[in-house]
Amino acid sequence: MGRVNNEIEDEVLPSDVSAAQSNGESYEGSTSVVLKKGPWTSTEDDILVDYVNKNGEGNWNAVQKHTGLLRCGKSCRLRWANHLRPNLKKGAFTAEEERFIAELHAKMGNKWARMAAHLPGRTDNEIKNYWNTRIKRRQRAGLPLYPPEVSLQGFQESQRNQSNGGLNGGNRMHLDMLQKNSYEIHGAIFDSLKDNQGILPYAPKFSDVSVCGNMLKGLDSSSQYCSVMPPASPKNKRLRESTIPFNGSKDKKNNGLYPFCQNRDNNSDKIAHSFGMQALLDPGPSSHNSMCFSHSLSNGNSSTSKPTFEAVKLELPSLQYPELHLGSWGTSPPPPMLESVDDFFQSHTPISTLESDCSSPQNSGLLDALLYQAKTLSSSRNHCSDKGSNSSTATPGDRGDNSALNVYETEWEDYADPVSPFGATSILNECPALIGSENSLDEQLSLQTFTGNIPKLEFVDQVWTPDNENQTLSFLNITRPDLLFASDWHELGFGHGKNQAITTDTTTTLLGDDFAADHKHMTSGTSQSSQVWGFGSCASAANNMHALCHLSDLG
DNA sequence: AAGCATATCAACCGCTGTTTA
DNA sequence: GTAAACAGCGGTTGATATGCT
Repeated sequence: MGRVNNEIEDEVLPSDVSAAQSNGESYEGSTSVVLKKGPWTSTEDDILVDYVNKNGEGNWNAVQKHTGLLRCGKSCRLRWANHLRPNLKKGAFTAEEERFIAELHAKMGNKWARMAAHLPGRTDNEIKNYWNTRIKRRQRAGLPLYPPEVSLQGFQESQRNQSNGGLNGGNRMHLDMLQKNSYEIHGAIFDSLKDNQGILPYAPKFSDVSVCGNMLKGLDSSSQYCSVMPPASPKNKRLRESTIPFNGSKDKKNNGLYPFCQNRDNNSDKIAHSFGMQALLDPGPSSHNSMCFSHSLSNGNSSTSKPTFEAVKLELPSLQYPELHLGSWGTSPPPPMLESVDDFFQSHTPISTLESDCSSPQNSGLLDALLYQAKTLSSSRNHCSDKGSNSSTATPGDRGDNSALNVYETEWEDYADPVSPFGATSILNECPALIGSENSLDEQLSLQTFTGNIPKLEFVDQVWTPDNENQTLSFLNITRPDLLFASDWHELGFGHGKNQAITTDTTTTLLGDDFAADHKHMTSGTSQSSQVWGFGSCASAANNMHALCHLSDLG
């Protein structure tokens, strides 16, 4: 945009490089030729176009030699491809193109060049810029990344592919994404959960939390594969002006992003952020002194301990916000913000007894989430009316003591499909009390939608039938259809009972040889890998969570 | 109107895979 | 078989435009 203005300076071969550099242009090159960098001038464009017309594309390094154009071959290629070649379509993407891009991205991931090949006249750079911008926007709004139809389509394809068995081309693409464009999962968690299935009947339920938030390695806000982008930090003006009692610190350093623990590090922030818990958990200054829901990071150990084998990359479903805006692709108002979890926890069962059980510095987010899930499972039954009295909170729980969990478990078994582990039973879904009550008009509308979903907090209590499939799907928020392409979450160890069988063959088929090798490694020595990965305490955390549920039930 | 934050776009950088000598 | 050159890709950066307070 702005650089086009530099076309005023139409010197292709500035006689005095140093003078040109003083004008903001830069040059680089070998000792013999100083190559120009920065915006292209129209004269340079003419030279390049002329050259390509005569000699065709390719051999870009020859451009400089034959024309004297002081541009490196890469720069020439880029300029030609992105701006000069004929049949380039300029201007904003049409709605159809946008939708197509979403579809393509769902299938391909960040394969911009491949995507561009499907969009005549569009360049990979254009698509990339568009997508990244869109990511930011939707992340800020906490909206799903993909339009629901794309998600559903992908989901259906996945189901189809799975029922057909093996990998067809479509699955190959998914696999490609899985391997290259996804969060990395610390594989050891599979062991931790699997090995505890006997004593941790609810492990699968938490797998959405576990997988989404905490076995993730190298997460950051730029991760684009979180199916629902977590709301961005309150740094955003629009969030700032929100009437939500965010108490957000204006300290940019902190950004008010410390969800659980006072002794947190960047990783926990990242985890929480990538987890979709950032806004959810943002406690604000007033709550920083509240109970520290930390079990792991307080030992000050570095969280950067590296695994001894390469992490497995998997496409991960994120923490799923309730789908507020299905069908409002790209135009939805931001979702309601949420009350501090610290506050929420504080108002409920103390959990300090859990802190000592998890010493791993790496799994903070995981355990936080696990514990949180446990808390909310219990709280949603026992305490929902406490905190949520000023919201349209429906109290889900006047059922029998174990009904929720039992049904949950039954649900898991009955609906042993790829969606359930990461679907509608999100943290938020189970915790209506977290919903703020003071919102702008738009937000209130969203909130109504949000709270309107609250009966679906009992999703786990619903019997899965074809009739309610569609309805439930709308809450599943399947925004990365590729995530869902198999029941491998079960097979990888998140299942239990009859579904827990793990076969290397299946793993290999679904995730490739690398993963299978890693998986073998993992399963060959659970305790070792757990220690190596710093997840040794996951099991105990999960057990604690289980126990916590019962404690809460009893209490 | 000023200041700030965000959006947009073009271009660069580093890496990887392929081709060629 | 190996190294260099080349081509391409994806991530990132930086400048400007735009919008909001």
